Amino acid sequence: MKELRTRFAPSPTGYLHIGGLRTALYSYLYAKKMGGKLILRIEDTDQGRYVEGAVDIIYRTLRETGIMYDEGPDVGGDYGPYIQSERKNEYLKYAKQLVESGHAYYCFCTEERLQTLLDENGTRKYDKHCLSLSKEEVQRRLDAGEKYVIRQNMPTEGSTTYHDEVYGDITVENSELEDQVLIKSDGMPTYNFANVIDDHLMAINCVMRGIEYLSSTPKYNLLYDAFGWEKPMYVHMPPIMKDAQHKLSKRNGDASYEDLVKKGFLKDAIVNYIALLGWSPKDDSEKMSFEELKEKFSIEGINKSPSIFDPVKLAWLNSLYIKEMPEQDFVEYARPWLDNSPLKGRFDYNKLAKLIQSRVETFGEIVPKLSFLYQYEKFDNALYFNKKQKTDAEFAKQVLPKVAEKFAAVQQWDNETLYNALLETAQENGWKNGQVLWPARIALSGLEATPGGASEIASLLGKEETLRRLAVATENLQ
RNA sequence: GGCUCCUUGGUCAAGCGGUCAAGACAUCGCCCUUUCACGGCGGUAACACGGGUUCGAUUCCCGUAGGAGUCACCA
Repeated sequence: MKELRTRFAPSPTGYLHIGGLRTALYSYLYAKKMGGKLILRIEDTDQGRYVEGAVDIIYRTLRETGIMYDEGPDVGGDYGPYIQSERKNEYLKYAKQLVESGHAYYCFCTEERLQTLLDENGTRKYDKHCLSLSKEEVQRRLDAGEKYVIRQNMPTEGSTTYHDEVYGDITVENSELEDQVLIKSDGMPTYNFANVIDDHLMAINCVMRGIEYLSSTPKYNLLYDAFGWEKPMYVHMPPIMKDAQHKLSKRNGDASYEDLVKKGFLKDAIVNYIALLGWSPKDDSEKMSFEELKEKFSIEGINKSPSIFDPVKLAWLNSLYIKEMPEQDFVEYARPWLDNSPLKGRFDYNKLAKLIQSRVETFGEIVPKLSFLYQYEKFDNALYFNKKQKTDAEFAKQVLPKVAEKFAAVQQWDNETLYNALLETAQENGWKNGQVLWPARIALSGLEATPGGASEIASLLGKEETLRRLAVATENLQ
């Protein structure tokens, strides 16, 4: 059995979108599963679309997510160069070889003439107009320096069938295939052509890519046949959708990998979630480490139908990863968000972490959830009402001064002491615990729901601020 | 529009001729509890439709409908 060689071949258009990342992930997982190699190749044959820095984003994202390719522009390998624009001199000679064998031909048709071929749907199929040009005629026009492209000469009859590992046998009538351009008038190969040449030259025997190539694969195979090359196995993957009708795409403002990271999603959670979109393991696991993914991945588990990206489930998975982080890691990871807020320098991050770690699904939620610590605004006294705890504003009027009194006497300002102080307050006055705890928490936060209870909030706020808030709250009750 | 592909709860997704049609997210309820969250327990909720084939179809075949992809000197 030959070593499996698969590749990830993105074009540097500015970012790595979620779909692309998943393709890379599956390619990597499958390659590793099979003991094979993953090759990274940059497809930049369209200089018009080249975006500065895009290649670095690709390298960085792949590295960050653990998708370590074995060969590529920045890691080297025996089949380089791995950037298509650096291979541009290769392609023309292969195209000429095809012209020689009759599988391709020169075409001098102008844009205007091509326009006349358009049908009522705005689509067209090239009419092989230049195929009939004599060899001499072609040479004459070439010598005259006329602009030309080289087109693939498709068979007009019969059909082409190939096997896809996830979709099964796909058959296309050859008459449906257009004589696609192989070499553009600027001398550069089209993606379609470069792709085949490079895959062969790099000994790629497994092609994994998005479903958008499913119906054009016969064209590639015809090229392999024309050269007499061995065809790779194909694995096409369903798209990741934003909703039932729209694909997830950066152009529509949908989140890219980097955006998700900025919102406070952990890379492990993102990778884990993306792996689950369009694939599922035999044993139904959901939360899986990268190692487990490598172990469990299989082509059979790939789904045929599109799947919708669900940020809610991603958030849930993310929360699982957050909860299992050691507290110190959580603090370090959260630091940038904390440092960027009014919380900076005013609170002990470790204490905040204790409060918030289990209550947050993404790091982006931390600051908003804690904003009450630096923001205390007048609130509706109706909040004091709680049926179960049997409290309301009237009742709070009695409770708050007692709490303030008790707190004022507290020497050791920590959660435990404060909590006991609250319980004592209840006891001494013949109240139920909840009748003290609820109003105290409301008075200190002004919020119906908070991370942590009254004593925890008080301990964070500090004695001065706690007493101040209690006073203000009491005042507002009059 | 032609061609190719897809169609199980709101979402992800098992299933590959005989199941009371898994599981997860979300949602709802209960328990735990100093609110919230976590955690535990439980509920609601699906085979797009119509024909076949078969003793028996979610599973196979054919239509219909809906959706996606593709039809570039873009990748």
